[in-house]
Amino acid sequence: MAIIRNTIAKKAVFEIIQVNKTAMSQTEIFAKVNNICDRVTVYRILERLVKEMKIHKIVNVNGVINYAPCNSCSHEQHVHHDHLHFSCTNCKKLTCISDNHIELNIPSNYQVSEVFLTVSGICPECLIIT
Amino acid sequence: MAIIRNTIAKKAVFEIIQVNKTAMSQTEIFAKVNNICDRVTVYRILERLVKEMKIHKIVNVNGVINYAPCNSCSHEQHVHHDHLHFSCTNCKKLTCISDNHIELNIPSNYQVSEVFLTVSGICPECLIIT
DNA sequence: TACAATTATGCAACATTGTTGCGTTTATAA
DNA sequence: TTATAAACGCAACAATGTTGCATAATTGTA
Ligand SMILES: [Zn+2]
Ligand SMILES: [Zn+2]
Ligand SMILES: [Zn+2]
Ligand SMILES: [Zn+2]
Repeated sequence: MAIIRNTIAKKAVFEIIQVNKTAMSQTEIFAKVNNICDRVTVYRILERLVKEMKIHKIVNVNGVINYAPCNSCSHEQHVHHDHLHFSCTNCKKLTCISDNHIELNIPSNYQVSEVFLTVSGICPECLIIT
Repeated sequence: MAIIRNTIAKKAVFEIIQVNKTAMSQTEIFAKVNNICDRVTVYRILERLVKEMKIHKIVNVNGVINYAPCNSCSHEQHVHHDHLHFSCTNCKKLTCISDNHIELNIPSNYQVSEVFLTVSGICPECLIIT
């Protein structure tokens, strides 16, 4: 069942996430939708897009949940978005680093479903400036 | 300067974190201190213990910050607590997996300071039950 | 096109987590 | 014992995320 509707607000939210270079929080996304819909609606749209695996959640190092498109996510083997994220302590930008192979030798008695890997530090752009 | 005081509340909080097998949130820790101090005091004690590198923060996959003792953290090279964490979707326990070497080949134009690595799934204990 | 079914939304209210200011208390060193 | 800075309690606030319910909008079908 569960017919998926492509509403104006949903298209707008997805477009914003697609276009943006870095991951965004609900607050940032809501600020960009120009009051096309309610704050709560944005939350619910984000939930749906995650469920549809069009975007993925990234918990930033401060605990705020961010969203990025699933362009480079591997959704095989029930292990989702197993790529690296970089959180810059200077510009606060959170970036997906997709071209990066991660080798995790997790003990075999653990059943892995998702990998959350975020590295903090200074991003290349901020390194040039300083 | 900055004299470190070992108050009753601080000792209690550290003891709780030390004894517990898994990482705990401020809410869980506060529930265990038996009203020995205020909720805000727990937050401030946790901040201090992190600064003193006796405990480390782990942001759980839901965004809630958890705390665990720094028994197995490597504090060399300014790269802190570079070990794996496991977040069980069933029992909700967050565990430090210290006996695990992580190999990350992060692009050299990024200046890394901290590594946050959490894997979600089913922990060994919950796998046995089901 | 009209209608029915159900998905999606707005609004208000609430919950949780974490923070700040400020006056008071307490631990520690001299 | 006393001075001093660290630690605390309390109240208020801020940010983020959630829930219930009535209403609106979308989509398939007659
Ligand atoms: Zn930066
Ligand atoms: Zn990503
Ligand atoms: Zn478990
Ligand atoms: Zn740990």
